[in-house]
Amino acid sequence: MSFNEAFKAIADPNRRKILSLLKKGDLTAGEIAEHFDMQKPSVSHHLKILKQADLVEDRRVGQHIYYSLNTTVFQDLMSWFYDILQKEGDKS
Amino acid sequence: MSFNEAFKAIADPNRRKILSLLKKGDLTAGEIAEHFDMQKPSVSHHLKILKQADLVEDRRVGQHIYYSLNTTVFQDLMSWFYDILQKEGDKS
DNA sequence: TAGATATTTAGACAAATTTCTAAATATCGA
DNA sequence: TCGATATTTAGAAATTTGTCTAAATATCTA
Repeated sequence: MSFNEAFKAIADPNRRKILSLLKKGDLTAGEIAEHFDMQKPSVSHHLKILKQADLVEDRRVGQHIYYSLNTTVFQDLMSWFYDILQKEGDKS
Repeated sequence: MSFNEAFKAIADPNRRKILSLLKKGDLTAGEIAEHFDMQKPSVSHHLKILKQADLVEDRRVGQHIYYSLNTTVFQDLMSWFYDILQKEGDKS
């Protein structure tokens, strides 16, 4: 069910930026927010959407909540691209 | 400029379906519309968005307008995924 | 040129999205 | 337990998106 959700999640440039930041290592919500001009609740909202799409995971450590990439769904998205690019496929 | 536009374009399931249909061969706007429950102007709207994102090209042949995949931008999108998946990258 | 077919454009409208501020929740440290 | 810090939740407002109907444009054929 999160295939479509994931495509929608990565459609937003702020969320793609979050994913790029996490590529380099896990970050807390606050650290992520420092990279944006938005208010923290807005960043939190984007994190929620990424989480619902299974693109990131979160874990609490004391007062902080750490976010990290969950790469498994990326594989599925990549597969869709592969399928489009290789002619003579048969996925509907 | 069409990198973000392309990500937005593929966020819609109807548009992804159009791209999948075109994978098998070029189709006219009317043939594409036959695969959907939407009215033709709505399909035309989706085609316009795909065209603006450089994901498809169109050419008129008599009364018909044929649509075909333009795979060059797909490569760019794929690159973004690759970049996320391989750790230790340095794209911001 | 007139009528038929194929497609797009224009404009309206409802639903979804993005952002904000204010308030709530969770944890830490004294 | 209280106050400070970190983060999310709630709810409102503005913008964007997806769809529709009606009308316009382009091409073909008789």
